[in-house]
Amino acid sequence: MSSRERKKDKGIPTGVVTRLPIYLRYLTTLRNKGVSRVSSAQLGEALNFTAAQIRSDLSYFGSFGQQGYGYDVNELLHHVSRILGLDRTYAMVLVGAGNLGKALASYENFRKRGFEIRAIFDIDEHLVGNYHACCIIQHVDNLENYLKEHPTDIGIIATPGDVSQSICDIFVRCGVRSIWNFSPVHLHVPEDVIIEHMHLTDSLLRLSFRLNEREQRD
Amino acid sequence: MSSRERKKDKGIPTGVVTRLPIYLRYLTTLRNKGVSRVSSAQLGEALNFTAAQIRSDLSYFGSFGQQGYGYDVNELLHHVSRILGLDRTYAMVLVGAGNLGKALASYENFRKRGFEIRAIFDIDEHLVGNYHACCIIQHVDNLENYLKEHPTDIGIIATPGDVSQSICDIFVRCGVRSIWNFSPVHLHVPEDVIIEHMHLTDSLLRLSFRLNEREQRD
DNA sequence: TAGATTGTTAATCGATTAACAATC
DNA sequence: TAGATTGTTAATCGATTAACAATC
Repeated sequence: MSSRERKKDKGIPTGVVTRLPIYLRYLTTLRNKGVSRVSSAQLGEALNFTAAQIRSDLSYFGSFGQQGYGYDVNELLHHVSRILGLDRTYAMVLVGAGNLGKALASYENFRKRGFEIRAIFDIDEHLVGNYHACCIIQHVDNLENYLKEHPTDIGIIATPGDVSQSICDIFVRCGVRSIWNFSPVHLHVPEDVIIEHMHLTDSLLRLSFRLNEREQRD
Repeated sequence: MSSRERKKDKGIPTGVVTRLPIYLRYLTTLRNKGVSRVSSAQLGEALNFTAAQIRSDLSYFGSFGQQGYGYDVNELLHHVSRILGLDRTYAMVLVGAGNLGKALASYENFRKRGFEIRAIFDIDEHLVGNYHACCIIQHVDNLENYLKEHPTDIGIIATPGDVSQSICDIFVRCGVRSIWNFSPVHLHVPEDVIIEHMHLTDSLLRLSFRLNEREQRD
């Protein structure tokens, strides 16, 4: 059993998973600039990580570099893309067609990467029936029936907080294995369901904490 | 020098800052339910942390509990609010009035907490002059002049990635000490400027990573 | 070949947890 | 008082970094 396999068995640490998309983004800009080669030292310099950390992160997944040379940008980009699951498409369903939901539905970058919003639901009769981005907005009462007929990878919740848990429960009951939550609520899901929270307020509070922390020190 | 002071000198660890807003949210729901008392064990149970971690986190800021009793919900809520900087208001300026920018501007919860969007800027002539939420959308050419006259705590960037660094530079040059970035770009700021990234794509990629990781194991 | 840089091991650092004296 | 639970210390765990043999 290799050291990589042993590492992998314990699951990939959160820190590593957090950094992978950062590597992906920077490698993409390098490729777009026409840079073909990069070392862990250069990556670290640009992203404010140590070179050792970058090599250690990548070593969870394989050996993508070459001694004395570094990494081929295109090749590493390809590997990181694959590791992040960008070699397939994802069926997504959005619930909540308010400002935020609409923003998400119209964001072209998701679709380009293979994340396809296939249906949008809302409870507001004024919105139901309207086209937005890809699809006609349906009444949320149809959500359960829709999910039974259309296998869905990711459920997006962009509703007010008071209904988000009940929407989440519908997703889980209908076999959706991952939830992307934008509502300002801590949602409860079974252990085998993956959940990613985009808590805008939490982010803003971290900002205001650091702002005041600094001012107190000055 | 107390142990708390020694801890504080090194700056509050990221993990602690990440958990404070989570405590705040849960304490708020407890208060709204009329619960007046809570122990670290109960908090941990509800939020999936150990009781020791919660006590340790809080101890960075003071002693808010009572042996044999636990914490008074209202009192602790008050302390955590203050720690996070919710006892003052913040002047914010938003650049980018696309779907996402509009969503942010219309989100009432920010204003309620004291985070006030005072001005909105965009480059699109069709948007300039329109009212949205609080204010008339101004042309981004006026941003620098506006900032010179109106002290601003937080700059919000909800522009496409190709212009976000230049907007960020304007904010920094005009003395804005913290940036809330929604553009899909890693922005560079001086060391004394605080930046919080809301990278939607990164979050989605973490989700798809975990989704595939699990499927490979099954 | 000589220089550069990888992947990995061992050392270090920091964060989490268990344990417990203090005390309400 | 007896029971409960804090704040903190010491022990553990895990993540980061420094160092280096391997090798392109």
